[in-house]
Amino acid sequence: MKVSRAQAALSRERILETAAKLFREHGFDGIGIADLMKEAGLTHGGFYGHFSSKEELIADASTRALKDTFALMSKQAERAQGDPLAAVASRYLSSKHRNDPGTGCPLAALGPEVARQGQAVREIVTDYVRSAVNLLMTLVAGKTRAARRQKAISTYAVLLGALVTARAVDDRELSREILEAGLATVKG
Amino acid sequence: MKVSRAQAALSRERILETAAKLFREHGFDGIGIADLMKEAGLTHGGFYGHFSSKEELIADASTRALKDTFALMSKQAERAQGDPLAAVASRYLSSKHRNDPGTGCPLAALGPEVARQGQAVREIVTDYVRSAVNLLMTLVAGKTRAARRQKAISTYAVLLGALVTARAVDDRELSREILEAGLATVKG
DNA sequence: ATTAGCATATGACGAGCATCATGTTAAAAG
DNA sequence: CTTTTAACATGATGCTCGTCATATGCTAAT
Repeated sequence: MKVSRAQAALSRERILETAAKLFREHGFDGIGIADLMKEAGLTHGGFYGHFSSKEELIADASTRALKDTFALMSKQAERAQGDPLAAVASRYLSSKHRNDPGTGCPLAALGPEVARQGQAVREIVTDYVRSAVNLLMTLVAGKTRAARRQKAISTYAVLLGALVTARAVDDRELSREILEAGLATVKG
Repeated sequence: MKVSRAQAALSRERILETAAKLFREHGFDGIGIADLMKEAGLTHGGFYGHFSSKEELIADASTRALKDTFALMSKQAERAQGDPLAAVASRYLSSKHRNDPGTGCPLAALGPEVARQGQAVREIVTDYVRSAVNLLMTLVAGKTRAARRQKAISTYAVLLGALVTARAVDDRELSREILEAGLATVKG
């Protein structure tokens, strides 16, 4: 059955959002088109009316997830009262973020898998990393531009590394300690 | 055909080493039993004489990879002339390590995927993280034990985060810059 | 009101997956 | 020397995967 143009656009949107969530939760290889479409409320056959391949979906869903994450970080920095870096970092290293990879930072959920993807996805991620570093440059202290840039990069690395480790570890207390240590270091 | 006990033990060893490499290169889901066994010089059917399931292989291969990585880090710290922390970090954040995930840090190659694995794998990884933190505690500066522990954790986070990001990014220059910034932060 | 177009559903395709049953053969045990 | 055992090969199992051909029936344009 055909649906209205508006409905079709909504379907595409729902597929994208579902994919952005499920890829982060299960990995690119961990979720199939059929399950994904079912979760979006459609049947698997309809997928190829919206995307030409899974690879294309991966690229589009990654773009979506990365943009959302960056927008959220920007908003948190803007609206922060007090230290904006501390505000961003304490959200990033919160137990909420750790427990909910599906709506969180795509690099923390998919980083190593991105490195195995095609050029399209990696370029999108590269742009995101650049943006994130530029954002962090406006938040960190440092006399020279070069000093701030280096600090921005290492700040991002601490955030990412601490979150990935906190998620991998099986011990609640150790996980909490990792998040806390990362946060303390960033706040410096 | 049957082979000698020694040969069989060698076969198991070869399967383990091949798996430890291929999992890090392609992810747990990215490589199948058949391809793995072919790479190890055997046929897929023989696999279940050595391991009861792929999950068991994942656990054993992860143990192997983590132990090897930790042993290498320890040795580098011991044999370093000058600052042992700098020695370990510059190996970890080298372009060689970045370009060769198959023999490098398992957490950097598989971190988010570990978080989705069963208890067995996650416990093994937890032990490794503890060991790595303990090792780094002996290398970092800090007055109190607590201060050194926090520094050890955040140092590990910087190393991991920088390596993951450097691998994900599609731009040689940016990738190099990320490794360098991480290294400068750890040394500094 | 009629028709053309297209967003979906249904179902099938071949490929690849983990797993297992069976056969073969040589090492180990007696 | 005979028998047992077990490592590996071969091939098949049932399942899931990405992809696509076709059918359906509503929407949008005429």
